[in-house]
Amino acid sequence: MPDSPSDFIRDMVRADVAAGKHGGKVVTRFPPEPNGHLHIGHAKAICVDFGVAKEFGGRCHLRMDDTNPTTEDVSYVEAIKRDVKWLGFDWGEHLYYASDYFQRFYDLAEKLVERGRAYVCDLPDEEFGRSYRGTITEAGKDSPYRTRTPAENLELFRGMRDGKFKDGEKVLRAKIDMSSPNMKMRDPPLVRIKHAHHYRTGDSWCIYPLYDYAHCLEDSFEGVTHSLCTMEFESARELYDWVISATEVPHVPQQTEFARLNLTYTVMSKRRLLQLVEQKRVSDWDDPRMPTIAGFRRRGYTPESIRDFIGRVGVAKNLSTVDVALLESCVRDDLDRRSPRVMCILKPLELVIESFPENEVEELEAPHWPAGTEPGADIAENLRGSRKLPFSRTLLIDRDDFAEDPPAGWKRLAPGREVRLRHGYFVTCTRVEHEGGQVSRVICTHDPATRGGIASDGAKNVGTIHWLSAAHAKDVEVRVYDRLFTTENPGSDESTDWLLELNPASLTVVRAKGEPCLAQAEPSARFQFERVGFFTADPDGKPGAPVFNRTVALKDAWARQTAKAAPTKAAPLVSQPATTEDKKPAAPLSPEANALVTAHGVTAGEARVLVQDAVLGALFAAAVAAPEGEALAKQIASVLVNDLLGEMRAKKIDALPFDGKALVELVQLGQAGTISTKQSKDVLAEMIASGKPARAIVEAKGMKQIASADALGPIVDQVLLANADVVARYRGGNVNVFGAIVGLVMKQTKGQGNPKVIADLVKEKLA
RNA sequence: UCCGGCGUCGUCUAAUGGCAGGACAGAGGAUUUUGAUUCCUCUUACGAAGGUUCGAAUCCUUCCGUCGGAACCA
Repeated sequence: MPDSPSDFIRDMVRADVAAGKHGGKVVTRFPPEPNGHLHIGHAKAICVDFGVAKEFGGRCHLRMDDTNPTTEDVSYVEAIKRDVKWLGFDWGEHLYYASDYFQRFYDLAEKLVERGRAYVCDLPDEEFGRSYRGTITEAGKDSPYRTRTPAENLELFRGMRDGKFKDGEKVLRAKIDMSSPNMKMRDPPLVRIKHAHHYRTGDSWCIYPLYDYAHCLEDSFEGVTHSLCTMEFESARELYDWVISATEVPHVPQQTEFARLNLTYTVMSKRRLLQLVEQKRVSDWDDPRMPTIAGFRRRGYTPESIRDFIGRVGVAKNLSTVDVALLESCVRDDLDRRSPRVMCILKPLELVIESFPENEVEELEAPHWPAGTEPGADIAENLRGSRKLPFSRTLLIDRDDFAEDPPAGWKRLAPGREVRLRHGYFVTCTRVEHEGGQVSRVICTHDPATRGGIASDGAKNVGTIHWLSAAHAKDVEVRVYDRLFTTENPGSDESTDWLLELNPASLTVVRAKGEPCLAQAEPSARFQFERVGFFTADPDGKPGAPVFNRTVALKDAWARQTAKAAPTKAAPLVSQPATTEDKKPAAPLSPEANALVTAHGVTAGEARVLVQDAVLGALFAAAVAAPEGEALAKQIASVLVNDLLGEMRAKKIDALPFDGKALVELVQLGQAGTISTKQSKDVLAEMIASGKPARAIVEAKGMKQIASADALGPIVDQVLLANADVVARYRGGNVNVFGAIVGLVMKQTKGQGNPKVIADLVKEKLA
């Protein structure tokens, strides 16, 4: 079993399950809007949603988030279902539609109205935005309709439902806070009027809920425990929680955000993908150059390779653009194991073997699979073993495998040079014929002793090229796909048209020649064209007239080497702009903070926090006022700011169960040497959790500090002996492991050793 | 500019105060009837400055950068 992935989401879910949250159950959902095709970015969400559910024994729902009738269609529903299935995920019985909940959304909205948590607003959209919402820096003001009574609102809301108003004439708003720093909380619309036909509910509704109102309720209705979405919904989370709480629905789901996937050399936004299709820059949504699931499928990608890719990308919150080379590496890796090898000539050049009889045809045995590779169950019968290759006097080779004037390092054919024809014979070029200024025919002799490609004299360092018998080769159409864009981040420069960054050579159609077995290839059959790349049969092909898409090229060390030898661009001579980090000076300390610095000798940074944070400030004041507090003011401030603040943030708490006197006691224990600074942090955490006094905690846990070198010495010796490898690394010059050695001793003493004494001992013993 | 998020090799991602690890990309080499595959070796990173600590990528402060948020879209 591959090692199961670990990331911040899985860590959170694991902790929730362990804590018995939701009875230890895990329910996730993948909620696309059926208004477009799924792309590789969705594949990440699908893998995360379904993957997390599966790993924790839960389930994942497929939910069509179809709350906007004007954009959605059943054809998208079908495409989405097919794509999710193809990726290898199964929602079982759990296919849901937001549109099935319209009545429930409505009923809960009536309840909000009755409770005075929502109101009907008559302000037109633009006017609300212009005159009431405010800006990011200024608070908004209340809508004049905000004070309508629940009864009045109820009647109007029912009127909305009954079609008494036109689109945009009225809207149901949440009554929250027009001065919230989070714009999402400034009385957001919950339900709008739309006289439009819905692809599922027809004309039964003329009001439709908005995302922020509907989505959290959908999650709640379905018992979703972990609602995983992308980062742009982060500021919507506050509203998500508001709706759940205001509607008083019994099940409370939790939203968590992660970064969406971006890929180099491609665009991912629905808007841009649509533009590519509509402007016929690509053939359709499933054009093999599109980053859609359908595009990757047609290109010949396997679902396994895409899942592997998503796994390797990982899940985090960083904005990221993954190198498409990683995806290509994943698909090569997968295809290498599952593709039969065949020969196909993309740029045919005639090769005549003078020494071979005119009308003779020989059959040579050639395995479809490299040694050690077994064909999978899905491989056609005729491709499972080996095939007979016809060999005759007139062959075809690839133009790229012949050079009249070969560069240094050339291992292919050239005048006077010998190469191996794969599975065939060694041939030597004797002369060349030209036509119209270019090579038209290569004349060779063959070595009959090398039949099957086996070197007669054990010669190893001979290049190998692929070939076909001219008379037996079949016509095949090959579509060579390359990256759709020439730039790593198309559209990142707003000042230019992103369409200008399209790669004009993203598709090259080649009339190629292939082995006989290719003529009958079933659509979606996959091959490796040896020395060229991985290809898949396209549905456009017909029996006898096959079409192949290049999924991905083989790695090509020779091409890389030659590209490097001939630099394409002159190095830019622009000098690096000086990195003058013009620094804004830190804001000056407030008078209150200054007073703390002069009165108690705390640092400026600490004073700043104590002034700014009311809870900590009050605690500090109480502590220094307590008996013996003033003498310890500096230490108290340090504990408060450097330890307590971080602890409170991590645990998301804003009130403390102990007072200033308790804090003084903790600091005193540290000053007296009863406990170490490390232990002091543990005690502090315990004080936050239980509110017990420091001394009681210390006694209950039997904490003490071992500071005597006599007691610590033997332990240090033992650790040094047991970790000879670490010690060796320290002696080798890695000073960083010093801390690790101290840590190991600390662990031995169960945290009771005095780290300073230990550090001195270690230093002394390793000197 | 307000609120929020995020800053680790070229790229993506680990580390839960104690040896900055992995993958891809790149470089070099071995094997090879695919200049492929496979195998080995190597280069390269904690945004900056302060503070707390025996010890900081990790805790605190300030600054810098970057992304998201002011749709009757999702």
